[in-house]
Amino acid sequence: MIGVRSKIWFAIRGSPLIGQGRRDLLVYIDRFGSISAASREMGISYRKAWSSIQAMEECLGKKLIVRRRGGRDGGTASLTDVAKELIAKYDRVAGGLSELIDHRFEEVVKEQGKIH
Amino acid sequence: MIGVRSKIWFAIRGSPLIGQGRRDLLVYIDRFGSISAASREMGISYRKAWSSIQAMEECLGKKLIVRRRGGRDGGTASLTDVAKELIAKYDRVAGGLSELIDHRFEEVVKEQGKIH
DNA sequence: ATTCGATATGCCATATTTGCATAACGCTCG
DNA sequence: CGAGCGTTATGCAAATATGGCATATCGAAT
Repeated sequence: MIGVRSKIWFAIRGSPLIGQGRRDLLVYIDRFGSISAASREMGISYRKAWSSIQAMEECLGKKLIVRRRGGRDGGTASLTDVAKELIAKYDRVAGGLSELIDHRFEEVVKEQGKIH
Repeated sequence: MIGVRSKIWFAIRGSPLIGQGRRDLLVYIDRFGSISAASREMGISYRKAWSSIQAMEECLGKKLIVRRRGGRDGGTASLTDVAKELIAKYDRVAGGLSELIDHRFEEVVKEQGKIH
């Protein structure tokens, strides 16, 4: 019934730079080649995806996405090297933490007590 | 410049039960003997403290605080055994995680790259 | 009965998030 | 060279979450 959840994110001067959701968005953009395809696949609105990218780039002060408007497909988007580095570093810090926390939680919650 | 932050909390059916802030609130209530004294010491409004307690008790379906209105001091508040158990379990799951994450972050961020 | 400081709660202002609608863009193809 | 297409880009309003102010309520001590 009771469970544990966690979040981990990078921040600059207190403002959030990237967490799991934004990290996933970048990966989806890399995979599907456009912001709109990525948002469709993730089940979020294009508006939300675009706002997230805007916030990340403004926070970091560097371009994360190369945008191209026009063309037969209407446009495309791809990741800069900075974005790829950011994903890699986030993954190395956050990787496996959720499993570690779940494991700790199971150890604690299986004990006797009034909470189950 | 860039830093890492994290949160960990218990949840029931998706709704948050307790995180660091609410855990601290319970500890302060235990220490100072009233909700209002606890909120003063924490620098939050009584309204916010009360709402947090309300949300926790409704989420868990058990009383966490014993409230007493009236008396020379106007009233008092103390923790139930359930609340004490909840604090202890939260601390054992969350304890030291922030340091672990900080350590991982330092390892990753000291490397070469475009992000500093 | 009065007093006191705490608990309890309604109400509203503000901030944040979310979704809708639409403009702007530019490559491609006829 | 103009029309068409699907994307990027953005204003705006609705919905939701957050937080503070004001005030009612309570009950033991005196």
